[in-house]
Amino acid sequence: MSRTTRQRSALAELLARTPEFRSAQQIHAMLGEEGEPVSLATVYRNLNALAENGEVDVLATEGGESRYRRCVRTEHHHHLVCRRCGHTVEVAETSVERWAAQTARRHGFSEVSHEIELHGICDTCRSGS
Amino acid sequence: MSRTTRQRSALAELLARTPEFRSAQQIHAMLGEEGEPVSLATVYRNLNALAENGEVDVLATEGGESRYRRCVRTEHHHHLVCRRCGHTVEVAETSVERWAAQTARRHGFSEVSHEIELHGICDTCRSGS
DNA sequence: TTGATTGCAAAGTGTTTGCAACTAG
DNA sequence: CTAGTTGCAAACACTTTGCAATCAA
Repeated sequence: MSRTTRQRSALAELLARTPEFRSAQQIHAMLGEEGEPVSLATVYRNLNALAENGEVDVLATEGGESRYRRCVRTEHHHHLVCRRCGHTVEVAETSVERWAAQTARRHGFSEVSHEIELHGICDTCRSGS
Repeated sequence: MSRTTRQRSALAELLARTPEFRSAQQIHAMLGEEGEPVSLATVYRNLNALAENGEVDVLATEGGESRYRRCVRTEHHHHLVCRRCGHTVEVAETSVERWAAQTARRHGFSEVSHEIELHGICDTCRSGS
């Protein structure tokens, strides 16, 4: 019921080494550049399947676009992104996780997940320009 | 530079008495049913203007659809959203703000802003199904 | 062989935009 | 009067789907 195709392997391989969220379109482009062309429709079909299976996380963006990332079950972390150059630092914090869980419980919510993104201007950009 | 039109008043009035997030399409339909027809384009244009002005909150949903609601709190706050029904609670927390600022500084970032969204299943939905 | 999977192009979303007509101030 | 607004329809961006060709098992 589930076959191993070139397209699927290429997608899985790309996701495996991409820690950040990427849109389906970005993934489609990246695969093409790497000489592993996969049609956009197939990218969508497989990402949706993976998402349903809980193997990738999906994030809705303001632009009405979905972004996908392999599910990192082990260590949860967040991103600190430079507005200007895109430089990204991964930060892990347990106090926030605890706050999120508590807040949710206090309001009667269960199965809580949270997305946090910090944006700023990094050191280099501030001195540089 | 900003005029008071029938359409704008109708929209403002509707938002004023609607506490939950609604999509632009829903708002468009509601206005029509109330005998205050406003074109979809105008609904979008005005909602975007209000959002830019900080008078309504915008929320991106999984379906790639934006939902709007009049801004209740004036202070900075975050959202706790039910994945299933969209029921939303606004939460304010200072500890997180502090954490964000500290973390950013520690990594040499300045002018930091942060976006946080909590997602879960609300009480009603859990008991319901 | 044969049913799952793919690519293509067409169709579907939700949202934005160009433009002529309209209207509040 | 006249610049801000509106409605319409066309344009957009992202995503899904029908279908015939392809390919893993």
